[in-house]
Amino acid sequence: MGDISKKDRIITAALKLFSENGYHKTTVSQIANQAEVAKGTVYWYFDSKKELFQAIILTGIQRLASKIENRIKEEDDIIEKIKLIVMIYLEFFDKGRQYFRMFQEGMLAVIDDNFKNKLMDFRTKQAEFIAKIIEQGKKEEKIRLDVDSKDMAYLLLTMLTSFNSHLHYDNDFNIISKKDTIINIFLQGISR
Amino acid sequence: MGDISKKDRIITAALKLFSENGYHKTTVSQIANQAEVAKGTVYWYFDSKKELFQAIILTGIQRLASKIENRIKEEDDIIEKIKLIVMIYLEFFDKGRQYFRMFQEGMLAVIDDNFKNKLMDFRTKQAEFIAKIIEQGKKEEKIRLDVDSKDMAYLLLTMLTSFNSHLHYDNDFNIISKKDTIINIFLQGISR
Amino acid sequence: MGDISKKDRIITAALKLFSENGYHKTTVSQIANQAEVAKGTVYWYFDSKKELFQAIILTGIQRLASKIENRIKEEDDIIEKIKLIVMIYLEFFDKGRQYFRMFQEGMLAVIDDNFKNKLMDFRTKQAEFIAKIIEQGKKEEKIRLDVDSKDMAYLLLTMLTSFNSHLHYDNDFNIISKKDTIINIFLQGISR
Amino acid sequence: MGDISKKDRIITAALKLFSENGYHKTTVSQIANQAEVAKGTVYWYFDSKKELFQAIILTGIQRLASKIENRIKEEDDIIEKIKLIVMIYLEFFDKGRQYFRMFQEGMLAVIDDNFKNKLMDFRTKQAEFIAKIIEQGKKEEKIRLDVDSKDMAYLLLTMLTSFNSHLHYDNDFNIISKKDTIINIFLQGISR
DNA sequence: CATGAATGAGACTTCATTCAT
DNA sequence: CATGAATGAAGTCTCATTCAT
Repeated sequence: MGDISKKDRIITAALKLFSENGYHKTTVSQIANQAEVAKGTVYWYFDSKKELFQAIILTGIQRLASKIENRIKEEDDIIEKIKLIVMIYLEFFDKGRQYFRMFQEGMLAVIDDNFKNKLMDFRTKQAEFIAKIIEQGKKEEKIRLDVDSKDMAYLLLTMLTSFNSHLHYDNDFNIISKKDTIINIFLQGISR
Repeated sequence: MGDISKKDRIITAALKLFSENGYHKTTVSQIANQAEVAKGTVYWYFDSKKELFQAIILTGIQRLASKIENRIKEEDDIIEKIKLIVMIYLEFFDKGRQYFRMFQEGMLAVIDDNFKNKLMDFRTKQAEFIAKIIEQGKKEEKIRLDVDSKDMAYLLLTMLTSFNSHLHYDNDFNIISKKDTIINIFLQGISR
Repeated sequence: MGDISKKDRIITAALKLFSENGYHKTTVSQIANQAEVAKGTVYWYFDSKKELFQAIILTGIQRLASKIENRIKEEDDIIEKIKLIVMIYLEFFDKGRQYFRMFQEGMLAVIDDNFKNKLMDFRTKQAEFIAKIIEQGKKEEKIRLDVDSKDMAYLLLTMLTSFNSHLHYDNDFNIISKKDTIINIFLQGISR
Repeated sequence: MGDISKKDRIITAALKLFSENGYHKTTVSQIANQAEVAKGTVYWYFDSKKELFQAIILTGIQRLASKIENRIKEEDDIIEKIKLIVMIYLEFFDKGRQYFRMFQEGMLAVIDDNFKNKLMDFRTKQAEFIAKIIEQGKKEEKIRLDVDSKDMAYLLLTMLTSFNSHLHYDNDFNIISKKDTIINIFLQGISR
């Protein structure tokens, strides 16, 4: 049938509810309701609430990663590449505000070694990806040489992933509207 | 007696447990146990688990604020003042790693309008405090004039408060050891 | 299976315990125990202890109502109809002594607008039902005309529903054994 | 001092709160607050919440009894005496609506053999008191002889004490406004 | 695959009562 | 007499998870 699979309906429902109300305030019943499946069905596709949550996080992160890699190819200039990364992250956070809100709240409840490793893997790959770009920038003499590329990459990544933190509590601080200031300051900071 | 008051014992115990295990995994029974008081005693001093949590957050924030204001007075040079702010924040996060871990996880469960307002008040005051310093830096021609002081202040504040976010999940990324890089990049970014 | 449904077992258990020990002294655990179901099962069928109580009251009231309406049809004589109503009520109270004991004790804890309305509806319908009979009695010149039918109906209803009040505290006063006296006095009072 | 004694303040506060919110919803803390004494003070004057409640009930009942006995003396005519009793009861209930609401709700929580006996004593005395009046009415040939005086007395008493039951749940049924109907029906019923 | 009734451990909270001061 | 901090038993309710159908 042209029906959306029940598994997909569950994921969509869970994403909506987790991000609106957080991991702890969301119950499996609510998810099942919203997805219009029986509670047991949720457990057919996912071993536990925790695993469902982890799956959603991982999916989101992978989407972000591939979006960045695809769009970055189309740009040649190193500085523009960095601008692009910053923008994609910021946009992603802005659109996925709720998405990352849930990330922070649920993490502690959900984390285990296996999941931690997956996150670290992703992070490491992202950092290496950015570090290569910065390295290239150094070769092109557009970025100053006195800072370690990997350090810079991690710093940028940390800044970006963490910027989102306060979006939730601080509605007045609109990151997107300030994105030029952010890019401006960061770039001036790393440029020769 | 030289005894520590029971209220203090409760706060200490709660801080320890909340920060080690998060808001949701910590039970009021555990707190009472750890503090060596009866469960009811917790409720004599705090109306609810939520209120206890809020009280701890607020106390921590206020301590940070007064530490900054006191130490900043002793420094004259504008650039050094900014460096100091960055350092105090980073040190605070590093020492209070657990402290802020609990902050993020518990927030969603605990937030209400009253509490939100208190947090906003704190943030606004901090931003104004930093903005004044930057303004002074502009007068002294040490900081570029083309960016709004308040924007810059908020940006710095957001960067700082949010940097802490990933400390928890990313044990390899030691912020303190990178603090010079951070300060360096930020300052080059905002200097003329 | 010939099994009684768990919901019914819960209701039966609750009725027994509420009426024996009152609303407040009865715990949900006791009810679950008595019904031989898990505590959670009680909450699967009823949202709260309060709602379970309300359901039981309402069920009882409805049974009384339909019993009266069915039996009254079989009787033609107006005076006999009234006698019958009085008797059914008194019998109901006597058999359901405990039933109404619980009614009084739990009421204050359980009452809310919605529930109040349901009770009022029932009462209004009963009064109208009785008023019609009295009205008919007037036409047949068996009942005196100088008292309002509805007033009389309400008075009878109030007398009847409230007679039960003191059964609990006054074991010596056996209503059933006095029912002829009661009917006698009431009827002679309202007869021409 | 011209001060009202603390004991009296406690009783007044308890009466107010018990009758407004019922026995179970009233806490000892609330009573202490309302009376402006410390919680411990309540326990200096009363061994328990239960005993405080019993004391209040007993006081109220005694007041009703003496009011009736005093006023009845002033009336000579037997029929008028009975009317008076009915009226005093109904008025008492009407004024003390809340008072008796609390009576019903708290009773089950508070009853013990000792207390039960005290209530029975009161009831017996009241019944005997009324029975004597009826007996006198028989002698004066104003009341029919075919019903036992004590039965009649108990019936009247039960009717009266129980009429109050539904005042609480049925605000539309104003007993006082119907008191003539009640007296009328009762009296005509028992008169020759 | 799918359902949803059933489970039960455990969480938060209340509050009558006590007792050292 | 009076206080109020402290106690802890007990109660209501939630919800992730299971399993017979």
